[in-house]
Amino acid sequence: MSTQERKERERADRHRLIVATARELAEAQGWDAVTTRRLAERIEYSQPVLYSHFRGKREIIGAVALEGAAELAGALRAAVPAGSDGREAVAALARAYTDFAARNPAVYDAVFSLDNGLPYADEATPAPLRAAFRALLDPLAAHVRPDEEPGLYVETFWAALHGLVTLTRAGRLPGDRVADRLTLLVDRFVPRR
Amino acid sequence: MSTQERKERERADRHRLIVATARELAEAQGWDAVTTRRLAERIEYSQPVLYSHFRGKREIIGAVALEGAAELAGALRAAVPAGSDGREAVAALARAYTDFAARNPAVYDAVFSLDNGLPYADEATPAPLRAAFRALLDPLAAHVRPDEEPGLYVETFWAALHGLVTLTRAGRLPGDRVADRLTLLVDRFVPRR
DNA sequence: CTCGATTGTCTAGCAACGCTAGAATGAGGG
DNA sequence: CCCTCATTCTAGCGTTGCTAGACAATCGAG
Repeated sequence: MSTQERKERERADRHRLIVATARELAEAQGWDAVTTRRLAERIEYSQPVLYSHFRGKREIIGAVALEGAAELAGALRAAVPAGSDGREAVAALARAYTDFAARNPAVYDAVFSLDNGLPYADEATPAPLRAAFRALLDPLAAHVRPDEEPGLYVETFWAALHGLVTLTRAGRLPGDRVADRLTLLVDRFVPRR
Repeated sequence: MSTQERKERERADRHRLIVATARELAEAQGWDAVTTRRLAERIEYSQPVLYSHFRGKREIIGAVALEGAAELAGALRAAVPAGSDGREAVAALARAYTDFAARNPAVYDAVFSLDNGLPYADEATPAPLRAAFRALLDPLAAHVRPDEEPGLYVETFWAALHGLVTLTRAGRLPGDRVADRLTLLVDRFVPRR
């Protein structure tokens, strides 16, 4: 059944096309501009086709989020030399995190701010999300104090990064001095001795 | 001109009614449920009346945000005994902040997450927003290290609180252990000696 | 090779959204 | 008492996410 296979392949291609187009559109004009009509027009199909691939807009955001989480995990891993976990490693990690957010604001929002329907902090949490968390945890684990739990420590550090990212991008924090706040944060979580 | 005064008073009353109703509706059913139609129905006027008080929905959110910021500032002040700035004061401050966010999620979003049209980190920043920031700064100022700038220090601490609040409420962080993360954060920013 | 059945896709439409133009209403001053 | 003018409403525009039902293309059976 070759025609069956061809159809499945074409369908998978179109699936990827939808996700990629949604991402491009979101990154170029923000998620508000990602309407089912515009998206359908860009992929040169009618709206209902979208609903044969995804339950709705939320699930499209979820697909972009999964892709983004995998990339974020990769970027974090790449920023930290394997096995290193000194202060410099944490600083590089933090920089890589905020850089990713700055370079892919729409994707970042899909992963961490928008309603994407994905389960977090749950046994059903998808692998890419776990991978991103692990990429944060590994270089940080060495700096947990004996009286602290590694999970809570990483979560708190992550929350701080997330707060800096979102407040800065929402205009609640001035855009200059971003690097200085990051240094301060790392100093507090990984004291220089 | 007594009738003139009466009209102005009635208009101001209605203004407050709109803001209060928007807030109630947002707190009860989320900001998505605050539509101009529903809001108009609740205040027992037609939609266009809303636009004679506010430029649009964004400005209504802004009005709720200003009210909320003033309340947040009050709650933070009330949580910290006057003049105290020890570790306990900071812990109480952090608890008061997250408590406010938990008890008034919609208002919190209006102030810190939604597009409300207000200027932040700007010379035009409205007084209530400044007041809230000051209420955070005062108990923290004593713990800034000589090599750190107070402004950056407070902003970073604030960002961490904000990150914890938003990630928790968006389901990205498990809801239990909130207090433990807060303790960990305070420990890092105000070391027990 | 043709014909019914099954996929696949599209057109058209629903209810709800933020927002507004212009008609209708009602109170105040002459 | 009536006319004026500010206030309020009705009705509607263009947009949104999503879907029902019509249509077309493809496939397997006879």
